[in-house]
Amino acid sequence: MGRQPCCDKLGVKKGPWTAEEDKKLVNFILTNGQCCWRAVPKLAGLLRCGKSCRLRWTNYLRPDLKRGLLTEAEEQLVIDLHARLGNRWSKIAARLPGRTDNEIKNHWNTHIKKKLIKMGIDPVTHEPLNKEANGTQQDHASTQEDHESENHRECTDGAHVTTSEESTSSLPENCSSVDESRSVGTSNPDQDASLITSLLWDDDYQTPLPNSSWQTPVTGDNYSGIGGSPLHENSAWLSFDYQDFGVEDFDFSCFNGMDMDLEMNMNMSTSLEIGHHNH
DNA sequence: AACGACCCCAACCGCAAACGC
DNA sequence: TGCGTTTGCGGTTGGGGTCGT
Repeated sequence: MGRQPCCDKLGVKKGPWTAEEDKKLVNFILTNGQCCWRAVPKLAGLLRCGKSCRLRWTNYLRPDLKRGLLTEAEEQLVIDLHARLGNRWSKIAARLPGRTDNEIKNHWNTHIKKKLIKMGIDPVTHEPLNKEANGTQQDHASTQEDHESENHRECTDGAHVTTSEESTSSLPENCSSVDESRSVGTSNPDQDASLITSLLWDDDYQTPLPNSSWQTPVTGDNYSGIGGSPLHENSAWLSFDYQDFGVEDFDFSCFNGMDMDLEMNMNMSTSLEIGHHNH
């Protein structure tokens, strides 16, 4: 028998989300939490399929999302993880708090891939594109690609060793949390870097997934551990929704520790519609 | 100013795994 | 255990924006 479509094609809206749809979805999830996605559109009054709602929420509306380009350190982490995991974007994203698999996948395809090719590295295998060309290309990279090659030293086993600059000043949040939770940190930057790299592959250590925090009401502690204070930097847009909906429309009680952040955002009252600037 | 080429990213599609009965 | 349903994942696409001519 044929596969059932994820949603009835008739009467289901597709394409870019409107501000109104976003409001409905955010309002619904903040009030009810994430439940059966298939039922969400009906309950939230949306003419979308559940799949579309889930995607919109996880990739765009989740308040804990970071925005903007990946930092150098994040980019390098993605490269490292990709070398180990391949195109398992969700696994990679799980180790970059506040980033989505879609975002990382897009960034990989539009930026990192090209960068690696320019550096003479095969983005699929992470091996030199070819031995001969590699020598000249790497020279080329070192002069042409700013100082990227200096910041992206590769180990013989393919694992990356960050420079001391990276490891001290621009490590992704999950790395710093590793340092804190495991008391990792030496006076030797290279040692730090290799420790971090090894910890990344310690299955016992799992970066708390932003998404998991949203499955259930979160605590302030939870959020303090996710990329610093994501709401401050990246979710100011929620304030516009909040204002537009009216205070009574939202039930923020589930956020507990996030109240402060939200309050601050509300006070900003700048009607930021960052989420729709692109539309 | 107009046009085309290119870039970027949000969103869609289809498949497979996970889940529940 | 088998089957239907739901969810998650990765590849791909379409359209808006930007840049170069």
